[in-house]
Amino acid sequence: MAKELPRGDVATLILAVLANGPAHGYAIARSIEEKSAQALQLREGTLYPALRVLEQQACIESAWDVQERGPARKVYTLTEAGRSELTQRVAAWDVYANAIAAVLGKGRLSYG
Amino acid sequence: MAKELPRGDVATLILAVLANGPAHGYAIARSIEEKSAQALQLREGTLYPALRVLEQQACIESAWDVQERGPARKVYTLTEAGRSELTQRVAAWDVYANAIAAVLGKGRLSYG
DNA sequence: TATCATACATAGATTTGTGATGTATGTCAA
DNA sequence: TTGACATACATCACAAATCTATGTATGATA
Repeated sequence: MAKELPRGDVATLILAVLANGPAHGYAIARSIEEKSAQALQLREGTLYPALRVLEQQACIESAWDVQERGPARKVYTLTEAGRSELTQRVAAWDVYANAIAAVLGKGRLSYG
Repeated sequence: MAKELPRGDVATLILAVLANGPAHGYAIARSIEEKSAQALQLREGTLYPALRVLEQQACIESAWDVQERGPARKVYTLTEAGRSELTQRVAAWDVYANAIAAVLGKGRLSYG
């Protein structure tokens, strides 16, 4: 029974991308846009604060990747805590999406 | 291509309930909770302002139902504009839900 | 040399839902 | 008869999350 209607899907998306391996911020944003066929756009003003919060929560860790050419990148890696957080968030999303679908009169969702 | 990550699903849910026929505010909230198996809860602080906005947008119309016993109810009816707004919102939700599912690595959603 | 992509970061504004509070009536149990 | 709970409306202060705009800086391409 959700006390609050879910917001904060951005963190879930970031964690999901990092589940496939470490990535730097800009690449995470590009990956989300690509995988969603441009349906979702992650702006800088959303991305970087969200990464900071996730790192404070120890869901992700960062390390600078200084390249010989081009700007330095901050590479994020999913922690064990982040992996279990992702599991919970995906489950919560499923509940939410099914609940919306039920009210919209679409019956249950199934993944196929 | 969404410029903004969707918020405001509450209005979609309200319109969806009213698509089944007129209802007063309190009944709308109960209906959403029931249909979602208590996964979604619509608080007064969310419900009544949302109804006011939808009425200002001419998506719904209201009329007082004064009963012989019990408090008066404001009964809302979906307008034609509201019906087409609902269609658009449901389509937007589908796009959004599929996009999230794609990033979460679940492939496409299908209703069954 | 201008524009665009890469790459990080922050501040202020806006949107939207919550929690708390208020008014009222009707029912049911202790 | 009194307290709790459901019905039924409404509003305000607050918090959370995202957006827009702005800033720095490098490299590639036209």
